[in-house]
Formats: sequence, C-alpha cells, structure tokens
Amino acid sequence: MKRDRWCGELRREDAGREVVLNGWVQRRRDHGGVIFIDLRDVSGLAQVVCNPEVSAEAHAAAEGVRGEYVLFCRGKVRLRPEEAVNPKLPTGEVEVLAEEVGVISRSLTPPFEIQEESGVDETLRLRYRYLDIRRPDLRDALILRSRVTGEVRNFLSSRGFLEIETPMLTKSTPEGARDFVVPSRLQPGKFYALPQSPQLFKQLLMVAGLDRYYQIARCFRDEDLRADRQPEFTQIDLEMSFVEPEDVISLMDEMFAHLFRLFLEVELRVPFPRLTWREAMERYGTDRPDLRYGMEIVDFSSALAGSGFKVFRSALEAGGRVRGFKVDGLVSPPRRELDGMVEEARRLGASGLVWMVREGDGLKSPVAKFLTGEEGEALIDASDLREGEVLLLAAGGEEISPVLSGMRDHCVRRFGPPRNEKFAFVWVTDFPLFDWDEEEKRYKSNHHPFTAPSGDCLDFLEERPLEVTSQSYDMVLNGVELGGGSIRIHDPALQERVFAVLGLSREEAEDKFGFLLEALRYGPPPHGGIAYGLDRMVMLMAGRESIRDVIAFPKTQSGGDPLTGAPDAVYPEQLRELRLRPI
RNA sequence: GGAGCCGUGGUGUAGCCAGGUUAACACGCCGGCCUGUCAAGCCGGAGAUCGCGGGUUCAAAUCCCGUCGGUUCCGCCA
Repeated sequence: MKRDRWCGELRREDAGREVVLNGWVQRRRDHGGVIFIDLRDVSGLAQVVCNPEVSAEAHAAAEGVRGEYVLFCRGKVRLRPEEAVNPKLPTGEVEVLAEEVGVISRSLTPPFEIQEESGVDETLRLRYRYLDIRRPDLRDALILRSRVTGEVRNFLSSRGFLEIETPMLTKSTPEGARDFVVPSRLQPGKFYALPQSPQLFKQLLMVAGLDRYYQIARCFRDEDLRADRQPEFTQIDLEMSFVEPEDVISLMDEMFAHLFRLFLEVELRVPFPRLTWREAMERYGTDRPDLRYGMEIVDFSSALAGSGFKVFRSALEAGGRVRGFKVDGLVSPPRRELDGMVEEARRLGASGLVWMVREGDGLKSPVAKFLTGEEGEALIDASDLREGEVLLLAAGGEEISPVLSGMRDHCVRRFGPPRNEKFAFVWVTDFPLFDWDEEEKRYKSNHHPFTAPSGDCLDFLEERPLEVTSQSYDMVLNGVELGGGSIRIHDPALQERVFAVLGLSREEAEDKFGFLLEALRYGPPPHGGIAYGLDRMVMLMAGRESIRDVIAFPKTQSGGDPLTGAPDAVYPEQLRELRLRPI
C-alpha cells in the first residue's frame, strides 16, 4: 500500500485526516493491549497506535513486527491526549490510529542500534553504511550536502556560470599530488590519470570563450588520508574570464553569506577580512589561521636585544627573533601544565619553549634569573600581561612559526579560551609563487604552475624566485582551508618562464603541458578562479569533525571500503587484456 | 616512512597498571506479563575461550614480542 504522506511532517492540522505511511520501525512498545510503533522515513518519525479495539487485524500484525521492518500503515491522524504529547518530536502532538498495518519487508536484527548517538566502531558502520545512513545525524548531513550543492548551482548559474563536465580519464601531469592511474586497453602500455582537479580543462574552457565555468567536480589524489582528506573528494570548481582577484573574492563573499544565511541562519559580515600570507605567518604562524581566537603572535626581539639568556641572545645575533603570545583562558596554572606545554612544543619540533607567568611586578620563569628588570617590564608591557597570565616565547628563524601556531592550537584545545565568533572567515592572499624543495633541490609551485605572479615581481622572477608573490587567494574558515584559487597566467611567454624556474625543460614542458601552451597562443582571455573542498565546507556547516561524516560512502585511512571490499585483486584475464603483469 | 591511542557477548564499556574459581554492567536480542508509552515497565533466558600468532608462567583478557585492523597526528597532499 502506497504512502500519501511523510512520517515526519504530520502536524495538528492533519488531525481527522486518513493517511497512509510507509517507513521503517524505529521502535515498538508493546503494552500487551495497545502497541506503539515509531515509524521512520527520511523526513522523520511518527507514532502509530495499534489498538485491538480499533482494529484487531492491525494489532495482530503489529505483534509480529520487529525493529527496522518496513511497514505500510493506514489510519486516521488524531490529536494525542494532552498528557501524552511528546514535545521532543516535531510530530509529537499527533499520532496515527492504525486501521491497517502490513509488513512490506522484514529485517534481520541490525548489527548496531539505529539511533542518534552512535559511538559504534567506524569500520562496522562503514561495512553497513546503508544502516548507518538511517541514523538522523548522518542522514541530515547528507540532506544538507545536497541542499548546499543545489544552492551553489542556483547561485552560480544565476551569475552566468555554465556547468561543464570535464574528463575523468585524462593525462598524468608532473607537479602536485600522486596520480591515480588507469591502464588503457586500446593503447597497451599507456595510462590515463584520474584528475587531481579540472584545472587545465577549465583554463581551456576560458580560452574557448565560455567566459564563466563551474563544476561540482570529483577529484582524485593518491596521498595519505586524514580526517579532512579522502582519496576522492568533491570540489566546487569555477573559473571566470576578464577578472582580477577582487572579482573572484567578492563574488565568493556573496556566495558564502548567502549559503550561511539560507542554511544556518547565520549573518556573516562581508567582506571577509583579509591577510596577506606574510601577515598571516607573522601574526599566527600559519597560512590558515583560526581567527575565532585571539592570541596573536608578537615579536619581542627589541625588548630582549642583548639579553643575558644565551638562547635568546644567540638566536638574535644569528638574525633570528624571539616571538610568542599571551595565552588566553589560563591564569596561574600549576607547574605541570607549563611543563606540558614545553613537551608539546618539543613534539612540534621546537628545540625549546620558554614560559613566563606574571607575579606582581615581575615574572616567574625558568629563565627569570637571566632577565633584567627592564627586560621583564618590557615584556609585560609589550604583551599586556596581567597577574597570573602566561606568556610563551620561542626563539629562532622562520621555523618557529609552525611551533607557535601549533602551541596556539594546543592552547585552544586545552584551555578553551574565549571565542570571538562561531564562524571566522578570512582570505589569505599573496602567497609566495615558489617554495624551495630541499629534497629535490629545486623550486616548486606553492599553488600550481599556472598561477600568475604579481605584476611587480616579473623583473626578478628568475633572479629571486622566493621573493615572488602570486595573485592567489585562499579562503580559510575556522583554521580550515576551504578553498584556494588564483589569477592564471595567460601569456605563453610568461608561462614558459615559470616552467623554466620550476626546472622543467622546454621538451618536458612541451610534452606535459604543450596543449596548454599552444592554447595560450590562440587569444586567451585573462582569467582566474577558485576551487572549494565541498566536503570540508559541508563538514564545517554540519558541525562535524571529519569529512567522512558528510560523505555517503567514504574510505578508511588505508583507502579501503569495508562495504564493497575495494580495493581488490582482479582476474588474471583482466590483467592480460591490459597487458599488465605484477612485478 | 614515523609517532600516539583503540581492539573484551550483536553494540558500548568495566576488568588489564599490582596474572589466580562461573569475565561484570548497560543497551540490544528471545520468551512471559502488561491498554498511553515514546530510552515504556516488571519477570525470566540465550549470548564473549577477551583482534590474530608466538613467548614468559603452575596459571594470561591481564606481562613481553610480533602481526592485523581502525583512528589521530607528522611526513606527504601543486
């Protein structure tokens, strides 16, 4: 018998109406006489009452029902007696008085309980993912994901963007992540690569004159997994012609304000704040600062010039600095807490960490005896340190930035400092165009090789590559990199110069990216864009801590799928067809 | 490649550090009673050789070594 209403949408206005529901048995409460069944479908729960005085048949059918059976249920909606109203349920004011109940399909006892709080081993949940998804929190996350994706499509298409699909079977390119590789049967010995992103294709679409492109694009990277990294993930990928960074950034400000208003009822202040990469590293020690919290890093070098503490003095003499921050949310901690912080800093790779606690007009610290009174006062002034508050200091070159950033995270986790806002967006711009790769002894693109250098850096591109900044921008939310993009190079000559700095020979560049260089010779428009990690975006919007919680069928940390058993061996015949042999 | 944590009935945990009868508790499951529950209640029952392998010991869930799986982080992820 086919439903005519959803379980979760019954309200008091429906009282008196006859309805048919289809759904799963969340719970059965058998009182001997009357039996209550909580029936669940994708919309929510409804209580069905099976009273033998109303329908002996329905009651008899309900006696044989068990958890997760699929039922149809015909009956009249009625208001519950006042004392039986359940304020915890949206449908709690009404119930369906069953006149007919039938089993559509039966279920084995599930391997774990289908309920809000899971706490169940994740492998088991993944093995029975179709049961796991019946739980409201996972179901709701997938519903949110679908709505967000749909609204992104609406938003972009209303702004003139065209949704274009790009190939999944494409060409392996150097630079970047390890490719997933697919053997070609028709061309034995050759391979496709799955796309790490549609980067090159979207640039070609700009050369093709489509002006604005977007795609909800699956991407693949064969690297190790994390809570926020899966081997296949989804990007909101877009590209625009005739634009500058400002155009992309302001459009995205608008899109996120719209999405957060619509789905979370949160009014975001736009435009989002901006930091250059240099500022972000200086003030937060990382290129993806979590601006929900204070604890800005301050340079104390001038207060400590000529310090009697050898570690500080020698760092300063070597051209380094002494930087640190005041810990929020922590006053007069016990000694072991302070020692714990030093240990944490070592774990983060620091050679040391100095703590100072203000006591009266002075400082308590393992290095207090090396400090003069003036130095102590200068530190207190510069950090605005009050009674009992803690100052953390590290000395050295740029390598202390990640340590200080890590200590900032540690303090957030451990001391729960006051939070400014729930969602703190920030743009980080002007990244270095290149990094030096010590292992390979060569320059590497910080973003990707098609990122345009800033106009004022073109003169020293080859001479001082590490000083070249790029027309790039990352969107960061609560310390998570949500997306990144740039203005691209549209001048083939400049593109070749960048390849040269990267150490790609003319032949290699021609072999790997020749098609792009060629396209750039046929009237490319200036263009740029951005790509977002949709999984991370929805994760943060849903308040989850792993993107696995917003992906229907995610992989474990070793890249496996406990449900299907992938990856798995293939038949020798399949390998023979592909002309492949295991080594 | 490296470091940490976890693995005990179907599920979640306790027991492990100080080795010693029938491995405890809650939920779930099965049966009985029960007409207003919604985490229903009450009574009864079944169900685990403690991830796997080896070692130490009179004796191992417990100690040691190895291994597998999961997870978090570092490396890696343009």
